[in-house]
Amino acid sequence: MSKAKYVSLAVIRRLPKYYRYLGELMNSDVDRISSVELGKQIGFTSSQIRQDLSCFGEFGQQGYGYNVADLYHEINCILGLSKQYNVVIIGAGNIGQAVANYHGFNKMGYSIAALFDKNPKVVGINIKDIEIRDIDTLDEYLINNEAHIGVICVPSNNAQDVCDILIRNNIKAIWNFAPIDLSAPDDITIENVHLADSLFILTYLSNTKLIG
Amino acid sequence: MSKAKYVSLAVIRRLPKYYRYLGELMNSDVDRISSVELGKQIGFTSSQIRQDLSCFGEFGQQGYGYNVADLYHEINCILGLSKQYNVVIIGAGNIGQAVANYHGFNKMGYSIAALFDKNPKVVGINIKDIEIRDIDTLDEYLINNEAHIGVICVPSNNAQDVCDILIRNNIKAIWNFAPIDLSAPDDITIENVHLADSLFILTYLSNTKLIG
DNA sequence: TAGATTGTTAATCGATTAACAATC
DNA sequence: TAGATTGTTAATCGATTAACAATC
Repeated sequence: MSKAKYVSLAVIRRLPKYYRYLGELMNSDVDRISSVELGKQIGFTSSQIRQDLSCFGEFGQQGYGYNVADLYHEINCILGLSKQYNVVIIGAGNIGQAVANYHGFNKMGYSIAALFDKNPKVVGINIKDIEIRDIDTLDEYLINNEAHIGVICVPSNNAQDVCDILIRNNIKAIWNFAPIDLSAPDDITIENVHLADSLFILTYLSNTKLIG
Repeated sequence: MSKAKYVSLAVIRRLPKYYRYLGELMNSDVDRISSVELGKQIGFTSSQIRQDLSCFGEFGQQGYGYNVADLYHEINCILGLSKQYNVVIIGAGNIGQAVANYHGFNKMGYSIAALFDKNPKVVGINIKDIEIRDIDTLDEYLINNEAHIGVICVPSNNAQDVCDILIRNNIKAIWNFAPIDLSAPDDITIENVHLADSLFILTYLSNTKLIG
């Protein structure tokens, strides 16, 4: 980790894919890999892989390639996965519960600290040993507990309100599942998961493939 | 809808966003909008909007702009949302259930035709009036029922097997939630929702914003 | 008509790919 | 050493933005 140079979003969006493939290679007991071979597996050019990695440092060795475990660890650090994050989920419907139940996240240093919902019928129920709290207590909770990531799983019409609460309690990272674009100051990072958009794109592409 | 010209994926991935904003404008009873005004709201340049739309036809009028309802309808047709799609969901865990329960999809012409799971404890249970079927009956189901879209919500290690079943039963559109890249022939469209990737990107971006 | 705004062509910008000297 | 493969510079490709004639 180093090299104080601007890294384009296109590169960053490929990092998780490198991380995933390197993890699979480790599971298959592969020790080393060249950019050509990794490119074949991922479906990128070897140039792109070397270009991408060079944004963050020099991780390879001429004539040898990359050490899989080392590179995996480097990308882990670049992504910031070596740290611990407290996550609060707002909205305990299907998507909120899906995120809360996703085993992988806990293993990777994301700890679900609290779950909130508006519906009195679910408040008090436990999901994965975490009690669902009343959404009206979100503000108070955040005043008393440090949280790093807020996950918005409420309907569109409540999403901006929830976002505002998170922001005023100093949360800088928001993972938004509501089908709306939230407004927030520049220092806040918002990553959207717009499921409907994704389904529409699938629909378009599958229809046009049949023709063209 | 027309213009037999190659449309880049970058353009296509913006279409759902146009569609969403136009829907909101309709709800606000806005009749017409210029590319400049729409650009301000979405956060694109007006050039980009005109350039994008021109891939599909001439939907505006000089000196006037675009009729909101007309353009909304045009994009609806371009995306293919005017048709009906039968959707099968494989994996009735949290994500599978979240997709099944998402109200919007039904309204938009996607009909959840069947749900499958491997776990005997959930087979037979109803989700939204749809019984969860045994995954061993998937092949047979698809032989007897037409399905257009398959949603893969099973763990990574089963995802390729499920994918293969869908493909051999002539499903051309696959919405994949498993954290793996599926292999499939060229005529199959796969749209991935890699939640972990998205969370990693959020993590990276929020960490670097604090510094840079 | 005069003003506004499109659709499109040309210019710019950025991202990807190719090539290769450096070197393990 | 000879072969392999990196990191980086240069060339290419594609996507975005700017400009403007056409025209409602």
